[in-house]
Amino acid sequence: MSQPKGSKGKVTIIEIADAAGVSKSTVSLVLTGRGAVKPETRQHVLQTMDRLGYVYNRGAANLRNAQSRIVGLVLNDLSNPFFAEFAIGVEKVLQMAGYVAFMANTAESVVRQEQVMRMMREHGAGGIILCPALDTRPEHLDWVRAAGTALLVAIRRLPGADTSVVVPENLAGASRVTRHLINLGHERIAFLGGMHSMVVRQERHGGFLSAMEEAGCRVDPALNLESMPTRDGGFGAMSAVLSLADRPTAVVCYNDVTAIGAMLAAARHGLVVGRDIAIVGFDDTSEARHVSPALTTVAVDPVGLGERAAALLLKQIADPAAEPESFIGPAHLVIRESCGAYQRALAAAG
Amino acid sequence: MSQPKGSKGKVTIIEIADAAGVSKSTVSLVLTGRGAVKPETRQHVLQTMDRLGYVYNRGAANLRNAQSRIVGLVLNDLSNPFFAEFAIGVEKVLQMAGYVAFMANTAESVVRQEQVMRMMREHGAGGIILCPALDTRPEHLDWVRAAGTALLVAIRRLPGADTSVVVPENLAGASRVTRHLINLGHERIAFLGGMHSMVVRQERHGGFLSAMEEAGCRVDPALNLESMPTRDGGFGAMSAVLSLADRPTAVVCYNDVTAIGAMLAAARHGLVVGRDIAIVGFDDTSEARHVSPALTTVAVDPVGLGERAAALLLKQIADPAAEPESFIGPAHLVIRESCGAYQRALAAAG
DNA sequence: TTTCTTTGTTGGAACGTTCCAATAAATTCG
DNA sequence: CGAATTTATTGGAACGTTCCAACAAAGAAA
Repeated sequence: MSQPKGSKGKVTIIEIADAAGVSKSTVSLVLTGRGAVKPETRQHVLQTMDRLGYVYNRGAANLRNAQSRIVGLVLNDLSNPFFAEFAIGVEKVLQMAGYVAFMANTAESVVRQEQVMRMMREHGAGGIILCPALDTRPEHLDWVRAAGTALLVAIRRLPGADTSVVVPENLAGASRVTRHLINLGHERIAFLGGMHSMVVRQERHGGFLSAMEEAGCRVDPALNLESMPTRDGGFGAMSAVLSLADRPTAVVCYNDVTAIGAMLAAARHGLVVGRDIAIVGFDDTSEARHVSPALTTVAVDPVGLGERAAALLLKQIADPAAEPESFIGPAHLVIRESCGAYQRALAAAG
Repeated sequence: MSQPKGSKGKVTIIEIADAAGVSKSTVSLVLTGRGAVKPETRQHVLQTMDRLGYVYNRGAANLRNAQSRIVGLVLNDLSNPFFAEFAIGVEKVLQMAGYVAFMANTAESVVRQEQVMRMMREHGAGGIILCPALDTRPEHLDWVRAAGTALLVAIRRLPGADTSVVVPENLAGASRVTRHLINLGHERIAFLGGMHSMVVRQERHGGFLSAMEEAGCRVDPALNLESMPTRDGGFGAMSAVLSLADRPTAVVCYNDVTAIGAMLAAARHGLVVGRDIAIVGFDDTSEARHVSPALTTVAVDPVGLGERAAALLLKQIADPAAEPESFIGPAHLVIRESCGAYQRALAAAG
């Protein structure tokens, strides 16, 4: 319906003003809704804008009042469904607050990360939610906050950076699921997946260790295997574990993705997961529920974490002077089939 | 290292100029790298910028030359790994061209879609790659192109919108995988998943039909089931199919996600997929390879489609007058285990 | 030497918006 | 009725950048 004006020349507020027979100031008032403007005038201006195909130029507007109502969401690994779910939570809250999230994927590259964060800042993002790439050092982030951009670190805590933080209760969660395996009678338990340089792994492995020690189980260093936190990584690590002379009877995996890889490896070795060996994950992504046998795991509610992260960031944008705040999301055990609890209950009953 | 200047007042090009003892024009030349500036001066200016914690204001710059080097990527469903992989391809190419992709997720909501596209345009995005939400009508997109923003529609073709398009070869792919099942001896084949209003489903189902007809197989309307294109949708539809008196021996699924849901349903009904029933998918997301039994599917190379989409968009940004261009990505059959071809070969050999 | 180019640098005028102070018209108050 | 207030509208000065024309200094060519 709206005929684009001249060749490529953008339609500005002034052309609208001329066409509608008012001043540019009046058009601006209509646009921002701030001052008092006669209803009929407003209507007329709005119609004119529509007729000429006007596009609001936010860059020009931000020149005066730096309120751009966008926030950046920087993700380290979009191919991991966990982060996709996290992103969905973030978007939900931001949208309700009238903000828009612009996402970018760093694919674990710190240089890419710096690039996109700089771009977001240059475009006047009010804040950034960062799921840091693997070797992000806290001092890499100083420049962001220097210019007054709110920053929140999510999922991977960054020791030494005093920003707001939203992470799940990794230690307690891991300890909880390990205890569950111990209660099922397992003693020889492996911890599998993730690289030891990752803070998240350190926390989860710490929880594993504390549960083991508390129960008086021996921790065999040969049963602590690193891998990339991918399905292939889990597959490889599990294969390695299964080639040991003295196999574990249960495996705690770094996250769901590696756990699913591990399950596959176990199946390839002729083991029935949940009967011959127990495998548990961490995160409770939607895959965990759908895989077969269904994965026992620790639910950290990625969507909820995203919502919380967004809410915290908005708070910080509203009051930049406020102290950084942390949120440690609850992690609760979700018992399904892969740990064998179900079969054990059946046997006990029968 | 860089001490942020005064309280919150942003550092501008003029303050840099004053501090460095040059004019703002010189600073601008350093920033854009356009004119000739003495190396020592450039160094000095750069140092000063670093020292004062300068942030480039892209909004102000765009006011003069509308070259923002960002493009928008609008995804309809981030929780589907297919789109995550597509996004990764897009980002790869854009990055190499010095562009940055800002993604947004519409979650199949047209109003959200309009909102984010408007926001992207207001921020001066040079182009937008759109994977349209479900009930997007072509006329919804007129306003985007009116203002000279390049637009490319991906994955879901939008009949009636004359934009560049990047989609996979849905019809041929579906026909190919159906023929494969027929060659394995199947005659009673179901088509399952997706809603009939989806163009992609129409194309894939069309391919299915043509292969069936060509082979002289009867097409039973009772074996054409819609569902949401999710795992749960596939699960439900498959359960429905399995409760029929006259079950199919093979199932072509709308995509991998529904196929995986269908596999799960089959397993729950006590069927061994690949032996008792054949199930095939479409897309070849990384899940297809990892599920057990591995999924026979049609590879459309989402990453490659993303790369192609980005390349085409860049071309269109460079030459806005150019005709819209289409790319139909190849779809080739990937035979794994879920169709039973492997078992059949074994039997023939043994 | 003088003239012509090249190299660096510069002030000022845009760009499209918002805000402020000023004004005109309409309304309320004493 | 005049004064005070409110309502509706307006021109002009920012905002931070880029571009253009101008210019000074230094080399090259005559």
